Amino acid sequence: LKLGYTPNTIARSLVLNKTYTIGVVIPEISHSFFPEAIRGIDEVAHKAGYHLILMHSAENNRRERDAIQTLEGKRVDGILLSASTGADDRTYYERVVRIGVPLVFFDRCIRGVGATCVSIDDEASAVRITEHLISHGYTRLAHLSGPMGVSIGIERLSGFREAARRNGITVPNEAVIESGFHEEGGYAAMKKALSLPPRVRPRAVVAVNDPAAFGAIKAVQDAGLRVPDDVAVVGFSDDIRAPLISVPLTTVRQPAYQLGRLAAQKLLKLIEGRGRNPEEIIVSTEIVLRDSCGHHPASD
Amino acid sequence: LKLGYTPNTIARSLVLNKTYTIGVVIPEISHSFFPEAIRGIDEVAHKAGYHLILMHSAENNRRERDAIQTLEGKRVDGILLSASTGADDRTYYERVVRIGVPLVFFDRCIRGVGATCVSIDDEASAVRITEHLISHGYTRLAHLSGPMGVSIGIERLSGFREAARRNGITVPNEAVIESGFHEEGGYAAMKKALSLPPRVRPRAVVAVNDPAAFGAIKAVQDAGLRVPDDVAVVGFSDDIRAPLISVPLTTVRQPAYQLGRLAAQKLLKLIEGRGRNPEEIIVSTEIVLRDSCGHHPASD
DNA sequence: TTGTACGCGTTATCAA
DNA sequence: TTGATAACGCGTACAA
Repeated sequence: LKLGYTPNTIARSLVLNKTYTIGVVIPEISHSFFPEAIRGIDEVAHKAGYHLILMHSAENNRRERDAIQTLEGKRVDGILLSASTGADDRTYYERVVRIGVPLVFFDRCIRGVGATCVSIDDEASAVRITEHLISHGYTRLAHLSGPMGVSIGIERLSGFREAARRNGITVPNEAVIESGFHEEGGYAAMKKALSLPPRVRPRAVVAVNDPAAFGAIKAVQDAGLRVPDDVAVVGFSDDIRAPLISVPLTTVRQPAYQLGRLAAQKLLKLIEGRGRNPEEIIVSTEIVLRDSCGHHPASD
Repeated sequence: LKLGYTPNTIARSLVLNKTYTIGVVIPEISHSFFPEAIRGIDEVAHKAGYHLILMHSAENNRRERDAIQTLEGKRVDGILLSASTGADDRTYYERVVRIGVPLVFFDRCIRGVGATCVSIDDEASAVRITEHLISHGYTRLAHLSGPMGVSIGIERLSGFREAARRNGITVPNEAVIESGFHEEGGYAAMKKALSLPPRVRPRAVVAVNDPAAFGAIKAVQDAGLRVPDDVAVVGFSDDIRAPLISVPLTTVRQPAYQLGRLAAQKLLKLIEGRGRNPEEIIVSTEIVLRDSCGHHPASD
């Protein structure tokens, strides 16, 4: 079969009812987390002879639904999905698992639809980084939160609250501000936080992710204040830019590549029939201490 | 057709001989250029009803060849490809165009195989940024080059040489050092440059891309020298990190998103039969002046 | 071993 | 208009 002729995989797929293709749906492509995750996914998929079809939902619910539809039509062997914001309607996720197409969420999960979820322990990580702030004497805390329709939005907020509760700190409602996942949202949310009355104006802020934290830092600086002296800021992801910005960012390192690998491995297991049941796969994180939280690693 | 049943696209593709799928082959996924380019590609592909299958060649020639083979087998309607390093064997590119599968290169092109190429004007851009250095009085120049098997490697070197020639500057052979496209390579190459005898030791360095420039800056600093006071460094890409590193990097901005859009638009034209002939599509660049070249934008 | 007919799920064609 | 049927290119099962 060396001759100038390439066998038609799609005819093959039709008869075998197998495409050796997995669909990957992501809400974002430029945030460095996702390229890294894709690299991990591709790594294990490629070794197992599978290929990736990439769908970019662009944080758009409708596009996400269409993407799933398209992937079903293309008869992918399985789907890897990181949920876009505002996923109010879960029926189409449920339909995917009902139809029997293996589905695993990564990073941004939808619970209760019977699919596996591969993520960090968002709540526990949020507790840890918040307690780190508290242990450094901060008591006026705020959270720049993600959308409440997405697992990481809910769970990071919940961890933040839990840490406060455990340490007897009350968090006023105005101190939880939805910022979304981007720099602009972080900037706007921080501005709002800074305009709070002095009694509740935060001295330390936990942002839902690094881009939001970048925006928050900028807002602090634009207000003529300093990070961390006036306001401490921490994030989530360990974005590629986190160590490089004017005030290097303390953050929770999220092992994107590893997350991608694990998600793909679990999906392949499902596809190949071993391990039928959904799981919760948690990968551990570490806090990366830099300057933005008022703790100087060098002084340790 | 609202009922619980998804039409089988692949059977459809088989009879129509059309998949509404385009293959995207990239050598790298983490370098911020490619995610941005993919975003541009997806933007126009999505609007036209096409989907992306993503192949990561990981700078590996064999994987790139396999990727093309796979895409042919999957009967994609067209291929978008950015060549991996060391593409010594062009026969498989030629076969793609001979078979009649629309092929367009983006960023890293292979010339002379009859395919369209969408890229920046690498040579002219290299001339401009090199002349910028020269106009600031630098005469001992070096180039950290990309691999010579890849268009951007060849052309950026060629532009560097041309700028020197035009200005009556001789570039010794030892001052052109292959660094490859990564930070580590840039670091090693710069170390080599610094160990050159004083007469030829460079005062200004043009790196083939930003990651290589990052490595070079680190090497300069690790040698106890300063950028730009002792050695000026410039890059190519305007990587997301370029403005953030310790010495903000002067670089050639490469409009990745726009490049992706144009490549996808041309490919769709080829697929849909309008515009049969290969083209050279050049998108213009601009030099982004920052601190690493000894020119302080604020002082303009 | 080598070969031939059928089926996979769709669209297209042609007859009714 | 509607409905039956061939064809897309490959696996497979069965026959020779």
